Amino acid sequence: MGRPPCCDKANVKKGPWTAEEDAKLLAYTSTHGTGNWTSVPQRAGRLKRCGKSCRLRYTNYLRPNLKHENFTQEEEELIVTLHAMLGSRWSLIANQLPGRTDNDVKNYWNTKLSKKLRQRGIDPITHRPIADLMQSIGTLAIRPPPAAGAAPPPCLPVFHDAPYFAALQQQQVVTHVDADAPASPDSQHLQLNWSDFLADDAAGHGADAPAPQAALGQYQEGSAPAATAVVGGGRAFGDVDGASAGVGDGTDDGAGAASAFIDAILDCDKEMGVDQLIAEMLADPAYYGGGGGSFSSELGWGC
DNA sequence: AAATCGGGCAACCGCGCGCAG
DNA sequence: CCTGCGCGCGGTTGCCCGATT
Repeated sequence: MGRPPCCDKANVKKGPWTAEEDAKLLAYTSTHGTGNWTSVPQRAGRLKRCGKSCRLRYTNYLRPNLKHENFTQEEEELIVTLHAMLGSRWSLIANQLPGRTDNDVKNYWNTKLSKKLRQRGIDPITHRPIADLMQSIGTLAIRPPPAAGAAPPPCLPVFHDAPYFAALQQQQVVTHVDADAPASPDSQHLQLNWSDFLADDAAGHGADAPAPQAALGQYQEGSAPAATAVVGGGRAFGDVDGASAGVGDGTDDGAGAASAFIDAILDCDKEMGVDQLIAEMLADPAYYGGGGGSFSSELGWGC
């Protein structure tokens, strides 16, 4: 029944790779390619490594055309922008950064960019000013308790609560941070409204931020199921609790908007490829600033 | 000069999905 | 149809090294 085990787990080496192991793996992949990783350890000179470990080592370190130098200012901006759009989908973000791996991007975000955002008073998970976030949570906290005999509150009352999404719609998502600006939530960051991702609002907001609605709205209209209770609905906000339950009963506009946003992204993956979509969005100067470096000059990123 | 601390990064872990057997 | 592996992915851990005391 099924396939045989991929490797003898009791006889595989763990820990840092040696130069000799790297050389064996590189020699093999350069002549045979990277298909069927389970057979690579044996074929590449009896490496005592699991095929999975070989794949990781190759994709994160040995693969040709990888960049090993520091991230550039443009790359930083792109990561922040894409994280605001996609959340922690590192592989998709890395696809937009030639020569960078998802592990590179993830590490850079966790060690540098998230801290930089926090220092500027911006929540790196929601990309919203922290002050606004606290205000929203505070507003929700003073809601009256449920009536006696009423159903117990949902397990995730804050980030998956319909009023929270409704409040969130009124808030703004910060996709860029000015490295030297004072840490003020009112600073002049480029911002997106969650309502920008509502299909119903697409026409009305076209002049403000045309690219995201134009790209995502078509999927909502054409294929995204309406207001489904998507597991990972919180992903749009960075998967806050990691236990992503549904976003409610699906009847709330705010929850539906968040779900539709995620659905739109997933449908993009399936129907046209997310790379193409992101490329279109980023190519629009009104959204990302194109290659003109407008954000760098206007916002003083990293200056 | 030695000890401690903290940041950065490579690698591992565990999960979900698709598919081979 | 069922089982379990291959693969890809995101989250987490642990080690190394430079900075600080």
